[in-house]
Amino acid sequence: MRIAEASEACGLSAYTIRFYEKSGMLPKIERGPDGHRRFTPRLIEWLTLLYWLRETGMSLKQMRRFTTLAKAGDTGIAERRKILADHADTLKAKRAKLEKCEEVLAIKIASYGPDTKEDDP
Amino acid sequence: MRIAEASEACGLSAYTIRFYEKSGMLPKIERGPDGHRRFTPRLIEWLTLLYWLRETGMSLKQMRRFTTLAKAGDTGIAERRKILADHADTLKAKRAKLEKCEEVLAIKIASYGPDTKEDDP
DNA sequence: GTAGCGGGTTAGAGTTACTCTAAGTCAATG
DNA sequence: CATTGACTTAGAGTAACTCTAACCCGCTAC
Repeated sequence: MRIAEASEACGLSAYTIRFYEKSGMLPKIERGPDGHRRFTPRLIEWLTLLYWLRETGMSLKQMRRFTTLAKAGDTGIAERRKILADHADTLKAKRAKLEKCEEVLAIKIASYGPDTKEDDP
Repeated sequence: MRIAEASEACGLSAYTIRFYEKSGMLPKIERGPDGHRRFTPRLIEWLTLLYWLRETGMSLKQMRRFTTLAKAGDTGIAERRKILADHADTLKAKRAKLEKCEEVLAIKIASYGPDTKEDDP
């Protein structure tokens, strides 16, 4: 699979995939005789997971750590699980924040009401 | 009110408040005779709204537009309401994405299960 | 056979939104 | 009167992309 298809499949742009590789957040990617990257289904799965992690705000540093552990094999599973569990917790907090903001917006929008005049700021 | 208190009250760091002022996203801030900014309750309210907007991912450009409209007074209310309503929509989408990611994480975590061995990446 | 197209490759510059540092001012306190 | 602590500024540094420039390679069309 070539990079355009991989990008399509995982949700990350080709730029980002190359950037992640440079930044050491991907396992070794094999190259064809023409020097082009060859994406396996397994790699696509990995990229897709990274897509979700970054899309929900995980730092590159954390993602790098996560990949390092995965490359190391079974020994890192406990820490990998912890990283994901911690991230799930921050997602819950983020969701709460979004809900809170939706409330704030609803109130603010209502204050501009159908015929109300506001005087911000 | 001085900047440290303002920061405390609105949730934005003092750095960020100064940066927002430089970037034209705040109404004119009065200065004391010592050259220090003086934060009124009205300004704090404004900063707090901006805090919520940026915390939930609104771009500076959009926030700048919003402030500009607010400075212009009543004429901009319709567009301001639209900006907030649109933002509320994107928040709903974001929330859905978070939920989806929480699912993905739950599945991945389960795959590392209490005694399962995985072989990523 | 070579001109051009559509993919890929790299290094490195540009962007966004902060975040921090350096160097300085001023008011109050020991 | 020196130090402390809070503020001021300009500008450097950072994270995470995002894009540009310059290039290579294989293919079809003339």
